[in-house]
Amino acid sequence: MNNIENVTYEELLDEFKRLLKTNNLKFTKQREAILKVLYTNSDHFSPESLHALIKRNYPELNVGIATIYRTLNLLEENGIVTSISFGVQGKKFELGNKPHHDHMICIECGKIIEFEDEVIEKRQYEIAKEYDFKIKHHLMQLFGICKECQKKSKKG
Amino acid sequence: MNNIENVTYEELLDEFKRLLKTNNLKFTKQREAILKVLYTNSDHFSPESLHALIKRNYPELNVGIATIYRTLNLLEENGIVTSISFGVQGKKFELGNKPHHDHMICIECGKIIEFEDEVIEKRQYEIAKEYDFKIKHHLMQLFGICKECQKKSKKG
DNA sequence: GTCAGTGCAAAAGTTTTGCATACAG
DNA sequence: CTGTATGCAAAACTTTTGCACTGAC
Repeated sequence: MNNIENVTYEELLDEFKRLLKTNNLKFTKQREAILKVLYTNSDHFSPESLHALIKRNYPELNVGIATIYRTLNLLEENGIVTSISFGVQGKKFELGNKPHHDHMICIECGKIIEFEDEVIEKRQYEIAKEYDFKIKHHLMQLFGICKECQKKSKKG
Repeated sequence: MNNIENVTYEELLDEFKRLLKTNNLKFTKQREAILKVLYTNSDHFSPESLHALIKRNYPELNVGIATIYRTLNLLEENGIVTSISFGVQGKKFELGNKPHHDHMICIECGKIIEFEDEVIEKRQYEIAKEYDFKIKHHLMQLFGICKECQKKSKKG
């Protein structure tokens, strides 16, 4: 797996700068702010919520929503963030600095639980092989009710 | 599994009518046309493409895009169709009258291959159990290159 | 100094809503 | 008849684009 797992912020930043240099792109305060927020809040962001958080943390930069979209697309194209569509919640982005993982999504409280499982990963490759299909990446989401919400509905 | 698998159109129609009656809703030509097209074209539709097909097959009904959206939402809420977000291709709907299955999506030609696998299904329940998470449904998509596109790129 | 990046506002694309009319029950 | 459904157009959202200006290199 050639993903950038468990990197420090400095390593991530270096990788980003390298990427920018390679493509003759520029390292700007806005791009740095976006990367930093993505790194420090290891979370799943909609462009909207990321924009709000950036405006709160870096009001002096006055970052526009267009820059958020442009930067997220840039980061996604280069594999630094990944995007997933969480049903009704719409498209969300997260930093790709974790080992590959999948998600359980609570349909009551919206909580997202990450997990990984080798049995499934392996089986996916076996299935793909049967179809002569060459897997590049995959997406698995389990929708249901989380532990806490199950308790709640028992009590309520 | 309580899904409506391998039903005939008549059975599906009956279920739909029952659902409408239960909720004091009306059985209209537009709704019937949408159900019929979804049934006969066992495919993955965007609201847009479904609308186009309906206009072609039932020009006299002159169905509006709003009706497509309203009906798809109605059908989805009641579990008759399911929607999946296929990355860049956006949200798509398909009839839920098949046994549960997952998708391989070719990132070159966009082809969608359906498959099902008991090993994975079973393992999903085991994982969920570890987290005390109660699965309601799930989504698995493998992105990659299909057989035909692999051949093409070898030749080209 | 040059050229990519930015904010802004407009545009494009997608989904929902309000309303007068049509029509199923 | 009554009240839901519909088509249409407008509105609401989401995402992209054009442009003049800014700022990284």
